[in-house]
Amino acid sequence: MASAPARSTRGRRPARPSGDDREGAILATAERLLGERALSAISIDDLARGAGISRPTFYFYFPSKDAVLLALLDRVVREADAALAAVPDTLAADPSRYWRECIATFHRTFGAHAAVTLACAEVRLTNAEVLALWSRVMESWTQAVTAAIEGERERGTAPAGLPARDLAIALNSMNERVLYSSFAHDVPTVDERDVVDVLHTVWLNAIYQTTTPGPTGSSRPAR
Amino acid sequence: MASAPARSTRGRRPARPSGDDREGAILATAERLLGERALSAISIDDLARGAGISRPTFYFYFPSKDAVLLALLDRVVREADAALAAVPDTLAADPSRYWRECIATFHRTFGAHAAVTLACAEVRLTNAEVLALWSRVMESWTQAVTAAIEGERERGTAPAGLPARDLAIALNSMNERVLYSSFAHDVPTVDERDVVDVLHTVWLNAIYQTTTPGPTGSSRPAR
DNA sequence: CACGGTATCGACACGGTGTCGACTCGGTCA
DNA sequence: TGACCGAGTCGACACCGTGTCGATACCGTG
Repeated sequence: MASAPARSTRGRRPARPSGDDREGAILATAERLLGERALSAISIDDLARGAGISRPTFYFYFPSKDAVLLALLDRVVREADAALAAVPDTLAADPSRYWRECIATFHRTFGAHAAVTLACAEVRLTNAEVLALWSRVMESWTQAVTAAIEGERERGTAPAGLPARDLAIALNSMNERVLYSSFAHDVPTVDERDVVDVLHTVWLNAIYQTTTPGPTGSSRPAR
Repeated sequence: MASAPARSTRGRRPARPSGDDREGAILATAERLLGERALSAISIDDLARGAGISRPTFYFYFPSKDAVLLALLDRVVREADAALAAVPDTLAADPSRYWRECIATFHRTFGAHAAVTLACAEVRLTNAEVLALWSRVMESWTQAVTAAIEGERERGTAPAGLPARDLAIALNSMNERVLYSSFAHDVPTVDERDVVDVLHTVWLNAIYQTTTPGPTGSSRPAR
């Protein structure tokens, strides 16, 4: 269930040699069609034909439609984790900037795969594997944020208050829902151009009770 | 599409006399079964048999499975609106208490119908009518919160900052997602006993930059 | 060239949805 | 009272998407 193996267990049977491009074609077709309509409106036949194979052959590569989405989500999550790891750790020098970069990174990465993100939200509620993967991801980000908040409190930059973990969960949940609405163009929604600003400001107030925390106070205030 | 008519348009055909109890039986069966499994795992046949009728007869009362959920959601939303209207307006005298009561009211009302709430989240992503109803509801709450925040700012209790509407959307979205996770027992999640406290504290910090706003400062601080 | 695994698909069984036409049954009116 | 009517009911059907099975074609290798 861990994210490490990624190929051997998940999806197709043993397999190895050429059929790899077919697998890629299925994934590409899925991401393309998800840009046009919801996953529930995409049949396995659509995916198969899009990849130039018949429906039974589809099952040679993936056990179900959901498994395709799971593979897609796995890719996006890896990408997000990598992008997040590349954010420079300016938490001590300029905390406002640090949090902003993290939020902007999420926005950028998931926004670049909005169709997959939205489809996962749809499937998560009925598919245990997608739910498990998403839970794992949320848990790891929650732990990172929890540790960062506790660090800021020990450093004296952030005041004591809510248990750091509860705060981290609430803020991460807010981001998830607000970014989702933004991608889906739900109403009501925050304009996509402002969404990072808005989330950033709420995070700062929730963690520091000010929008200009830290030694420098150099961070840009809310809008 | 407004919530007013509620009966004449939505769901069944003209109908009037006795079949009302059948309609009620279908709704009751739906809410009962939703307590056991997801909507996608409930067939129209299940609903029909639960109500003591055959599948074709089901269609005499509701045009689809989703329409049943829509009716259920409509009831819950009315209940929430009524409960919210009954919250005493202590915004001027004790803002902390006011916000807490609003959040607690949501938690109580939707928690009492957690199964319906969760099912709606599932269907909202594929059903335009449920999405529209939910959007309408979120929009009305957003407007109420926006007005309240603007009032607090004019009164001088809350500092200027983010556009009030953006803030209202972010906070409402956070509540939606966090309460959902709590009802669904997702992980990570905030313990159901603490969830109102956590949300309340984030709201206060986001709106006032303090957990003890207002003239009295009498509100209970975070945990 | 035969063998074995990869890759492919036609055909089937299954389950859920939605519709149609026929039937019952209680009330109404000539 | 008996023809009528519309609400309510359901059996049977057509349709569609899923998942499986068995047969086959297509390699690369000994």
